[in-house]
Amino acid sequence: MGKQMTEMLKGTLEGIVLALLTGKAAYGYEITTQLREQGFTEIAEGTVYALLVRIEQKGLVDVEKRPSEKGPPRKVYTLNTQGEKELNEFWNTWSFLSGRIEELRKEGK
Amino acid sequence: MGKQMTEMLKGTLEGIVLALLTGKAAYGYEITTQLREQGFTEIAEGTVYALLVRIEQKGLVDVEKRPSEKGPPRKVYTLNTQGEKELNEFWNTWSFLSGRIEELRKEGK
DNA sequence: TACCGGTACCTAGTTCTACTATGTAGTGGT
DNA sequence: ACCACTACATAGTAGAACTAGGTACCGGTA
Repeated sequence: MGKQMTEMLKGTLEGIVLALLTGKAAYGYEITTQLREQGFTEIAEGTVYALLVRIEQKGLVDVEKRPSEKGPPRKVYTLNTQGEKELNEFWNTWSFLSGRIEELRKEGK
Repeated sequence: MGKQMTEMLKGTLEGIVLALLTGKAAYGYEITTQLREQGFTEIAEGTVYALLVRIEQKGLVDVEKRPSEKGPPRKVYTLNTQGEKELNEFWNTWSFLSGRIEELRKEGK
C-alpha cells in the first residue's frame, strides 16, 4: 500500500470500522471483505484483527461467538453504547480536521 | 491534545505543512504560529521541527538560513519541485480517503 | 485416503509519526 | 543582571498499521 495511505489510516481506520458496525454486527473476515469492496483494497487482514482486539479491549464492542457453516467459528462484533460515544467523537475530530484541510485546499495552498 | 486527533494527524500533518508552504516560504517558528492560528492550537513546537527535519531529508524543501532581527537565525523552508509532487500525491490520497469516509457518514453508518 | 482452496482467526516483530520534556541561543527591555 | 520572547533542536515514549507468517475447520476432488 502507498506509504501516505498507511500513515493517513492511523487514527481513521478505527473510526471507519466503528462506522461499518453501526446498526449491523459483523465478524472480522466480513469486515475485511467490506473494506476491500469499499475501495480499501490493500488493507491487510492482520491489521483488521489487531484493530478488533484493540476496540474489544477498550470496551467499544460486544463480542459473541457463532458457529459457521464453513470454517472455524466467527467472532461477531456489535457496537455498544461506549462504542457509539467513541464513534461520535470520531466524527467530531474528523469534521474539524477535514474542515481545516479543505480550507487549505481552497486557498490554493 | 485529544488522543484521536494525535493519531489522525499522523500522515496528514506533513501534507498540511507542505500546503502551508505553497507559494510562500516560511520558517519553523512561523509555521508553528500559523498552525495555531488555524485552529491546531495544541500542536507541539517540537513536533513541527522534527517534521521539518524529515521533509528536508526527504528532499521536499530547500532551506536557507537568514538572520533575524530578534533571536537566533531562521531556517527558511521553500517548497521545491519534488515537494510539489509529494503535495499533489497527498491531495490524491486525501481525496480518496475523505471520499470514502464521507460516504460512510452519509449512509448513517 | 490425501490434498487443496476457501473460510476464519491470531500474533511477534518492524516501521513510522506525533508527543513529552527539556535544552540551547540570540535579542531587547527594565 | 534578569526576564520575556523569539527560534531551533533532540532523546525517549507511545500508538497504530504493516509484514510475514501460523493455526484450524470444511468441502470437493483425484
